[in-house]
Amino acid sequence: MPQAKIGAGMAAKSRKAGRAVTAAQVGRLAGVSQSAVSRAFTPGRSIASKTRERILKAAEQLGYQPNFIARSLMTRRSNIIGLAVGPLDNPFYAALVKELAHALRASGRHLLFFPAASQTNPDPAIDEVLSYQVDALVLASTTLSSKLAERCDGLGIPVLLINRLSPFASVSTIAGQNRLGGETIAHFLVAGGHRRLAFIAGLESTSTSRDREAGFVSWLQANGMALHAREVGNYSIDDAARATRSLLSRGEPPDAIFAANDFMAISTINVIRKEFGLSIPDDISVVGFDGLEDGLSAGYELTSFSQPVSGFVARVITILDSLIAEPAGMKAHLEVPGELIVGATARRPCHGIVERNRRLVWESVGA
Amino acid sequence: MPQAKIGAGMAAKSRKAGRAVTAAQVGRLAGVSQSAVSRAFTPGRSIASKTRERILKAAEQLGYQPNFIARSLMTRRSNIIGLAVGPLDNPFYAALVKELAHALRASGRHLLFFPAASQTNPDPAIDEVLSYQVDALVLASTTLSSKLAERCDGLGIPVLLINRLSPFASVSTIAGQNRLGGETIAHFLVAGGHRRLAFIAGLESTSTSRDREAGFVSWLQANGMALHAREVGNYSIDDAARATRSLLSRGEPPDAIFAANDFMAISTINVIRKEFGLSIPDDISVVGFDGLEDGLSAGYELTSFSQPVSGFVARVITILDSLIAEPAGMKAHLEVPGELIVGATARRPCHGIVERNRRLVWESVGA
DNA sequence: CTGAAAGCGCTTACAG
DNA sequence: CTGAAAGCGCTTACAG
Repeated sequence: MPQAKIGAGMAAKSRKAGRAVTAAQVGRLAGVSQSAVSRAFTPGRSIASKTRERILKAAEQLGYQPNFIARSLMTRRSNIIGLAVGPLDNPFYAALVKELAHALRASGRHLLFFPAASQTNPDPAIDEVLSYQVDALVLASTTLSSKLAERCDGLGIPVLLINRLSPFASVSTIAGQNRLGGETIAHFLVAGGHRRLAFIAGLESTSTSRDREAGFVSWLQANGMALHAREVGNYSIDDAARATRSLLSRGEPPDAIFAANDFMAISTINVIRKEFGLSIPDDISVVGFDGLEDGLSAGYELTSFSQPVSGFVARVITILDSLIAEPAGMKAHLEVPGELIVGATARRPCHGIVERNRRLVWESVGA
Repeated sequence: MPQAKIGAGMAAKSRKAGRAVTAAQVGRLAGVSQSAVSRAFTPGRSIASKTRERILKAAEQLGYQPNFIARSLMTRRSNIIGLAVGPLDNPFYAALVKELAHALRASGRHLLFFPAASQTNPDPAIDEVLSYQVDALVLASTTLSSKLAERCDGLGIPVLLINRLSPFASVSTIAGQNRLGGETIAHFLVAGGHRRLAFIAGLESTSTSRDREAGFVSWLQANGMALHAREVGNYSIDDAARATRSLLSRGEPPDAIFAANDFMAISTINVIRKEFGLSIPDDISVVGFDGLEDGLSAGYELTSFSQPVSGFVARVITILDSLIAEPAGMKAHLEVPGELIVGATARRPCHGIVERNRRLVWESVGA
């Protein structure tokens, strides 16, 4: 029987403020060693169930909670995932962060935020990332410097790029169907009777914008058409607005605009309606990319090629589980399938529109 | 002179993958003790500048980065701030997270994300929060259970509530001018000629919604008027849409709606325009609360009482600095001043509109 | 099944 | 200014 019954009740109150209860204290109260306490809190360790019960009771009494920080020093596993995400004002990334944090709970992991190092450099600061012993680093909409890639690789920290390609072999990637999406949108618009198709690019340096454009343009070319006009919106509200003004001020304005993401598409729509007084989709069609389901953008009923956030999250978890288990394992390059969500901002083709999961989607038939 | 010149160049490559360089290794290379290395990386510690230079060079060579996790075990300071934020789809909170993360960089602190414990319980899980040794806990749009409040207080972990009041004395709070905002909006709408004022509440359990409503209603009463109608939108897009439909389907619909935040106001506007075909502000006015400056909501040009995110962030930093320095210090209850931003969604009064910081704001004169 | 001891990578009095 | 030693709160072989 434990001889340390003395002061059990008052222990919780009498302990110094600012100092958490330790495993040793719990052990003393339960009459066991610190090791036993550790075992009681580690699933799958051999411990007599009676002992464990006693320990758990003592822990409960003292308000003990294992110190993860101390634990990680021995286990070399912090259960912390570093996350660098730039444009949190873009609902796609906001949703990604939220859902990812939820999904990670199942495996007891948490997200540590690394903001951009500076205005000009969207990457997180290297030293900061390395100083916290993150189990993995997820970069969403951020480029990866060779230095950071190399050092993470050297330390066995898995790096996961979302919506970015990487020249580094040591990095896993997850992306939507950027090229296919671009192609599908071109096909959809032409099938809907449009002939003067324009593109508003995102950041020129990003593979997302480049791939979406490549798909869009190559489909047109393969079908004997050419891109009617092109502007750059830098994935920004203001730049997209400027790009739109420029497109509509041309001698021959486009009859359809593909904006490289929903965030810009909404800005484009606002300008078209308010500054030019045109009607969508009667006068001009607008298609975006992301397929945001709810939130503020829902009111726009955008026609858009989707990148389901849940698909990204599921793949992040998959990769994390496998890479953390086997850091030297194969790097994965996964694709998240999307589809063309038929909203109210683009004229529709006569054929190919079906309902799926309560949304209208377009099934292109043949090239 | 250091005798450990051997293998300096290859050290970075030959070290085991998955194992970071330690202070001891750096010390060996620089020919000093581990303590000296520690001092070299701690600003303000006494160390000969030559020694420090040598150490820094060795560290650079090996790619050494102090392990913050290990450090925190001794310093009892993790430089990690726990953050629980519910509705990241609400741009106000998304902006808050982003700007807060940036502001914390200056003091070398980082945000660790704690998602809601479950669908029904918006609070973060207590054990998770306590297991990471966070220096402080910021709760944005999340209630605080008495258990969590009590334990954080016992452990000397400062708790900071954003946009929530708390019955617990041990907690600091930061909030916008909810009551004043409600009053100002009522005054503004009446001055603009409206007579049938309706309110769409947020979550009934929140002090933000209650205070905004209290201000709104009390101003009306003080001026011999009464609230025309009231619905609940629960700070949700869908519920706000339902609330709007209900308001507009009344025998005598309102001529102005105050939605308890911008997020709902936008949903309200969408329903009014699209489902009822009414014109804003000619047929009906809509006012929100938050004063979101950019992002997706910018296109709506909402009339709204502002809660500047920068004001919240600055106060979080202030409180954190003082509380972390002196955990037992006074709890603060700060208010972030806002103003009525005059947008395009509500008919304007003839008087009192001035330009400030490139935005039109309304200066109410007298009650 | 259980405990004593060593160790994770750091910081911090304490001597020198 | 510098180093040896103890310690932060845990986990993990190693004996028993």
